[in-house]
Amino acid sequence: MPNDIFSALADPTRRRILDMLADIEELPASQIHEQFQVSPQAISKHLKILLEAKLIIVEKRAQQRMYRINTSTMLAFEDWSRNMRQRWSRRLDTFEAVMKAEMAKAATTPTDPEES
Amino acid sequence: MPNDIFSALADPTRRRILDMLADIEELPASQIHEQFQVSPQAISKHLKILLEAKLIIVEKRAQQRMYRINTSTMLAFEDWSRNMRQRWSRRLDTFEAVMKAEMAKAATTPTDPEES
DNA sequence: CTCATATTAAACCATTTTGTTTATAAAGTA
DNA sequence: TACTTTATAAACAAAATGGTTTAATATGAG
Repeated sequence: MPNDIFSALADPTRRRILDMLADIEELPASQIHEQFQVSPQAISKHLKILLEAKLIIVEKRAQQRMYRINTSTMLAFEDWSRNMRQRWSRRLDTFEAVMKAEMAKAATTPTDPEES
Repeated sequence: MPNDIFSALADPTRRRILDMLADIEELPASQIHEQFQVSPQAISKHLKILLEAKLIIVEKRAQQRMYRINTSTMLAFEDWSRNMRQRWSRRLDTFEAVMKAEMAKAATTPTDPEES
């Protein structure tokens, strides 16, 4: 996973932009800007960063630029977090299985100082 | 989702630390440090940031601090990305359904200039 | 007690980030 | 053509980030 995807997601304004685009299909920069206190230039920069991370895509339409979410990058990102979880949960399952086996063994041969 | 989780994940060194802890159950700071070029102090700072984001947990053991992944935060993070995807995919499904309905309608009443 | 090991804290510095302001560009409208 | 709208680019300042070096702290070993 490229670093710029994570860096792009590190900013709360950019996450709010993605939030909007998760629900609204497509939005021009001006309409995105309406939801924030900062200047339109600041929003334009955020959009540029999201574009470079390929988290969104643009389409020119007259003077406007219509932005929408880039589903393939979002899917790749979801894969990353699922893969992470699979790795530690598999490991914990194994640990749990070992523990259960130990417990079972302990049950059949209860604590016995004379053993062996 | 707290911002410090995303900020913590924005650094490649910190993601590599999480990668290690996804596979290895628990590790002392020194052993984590071995995998990197930077100073132990730099790694200590990264661990502090991961701790503050609750992405990892520590346990003091003699002079060492054993670090492990915090599964609940990791699960919350996975939920965030899944929730994101569910929102845009539901929307796209609806869009697709509408398109199909339009297509079906077009098929039953083929292009016909005389129509109503 | 003294020394070595493991780790964090504090001060400091270079770089990056995020916002602002000013300027520029492209497209529709009177 | 001149004007307005929509948006980006460029220059700049303040704040945050990530690393280093120098101390400081805690714990086990001799």
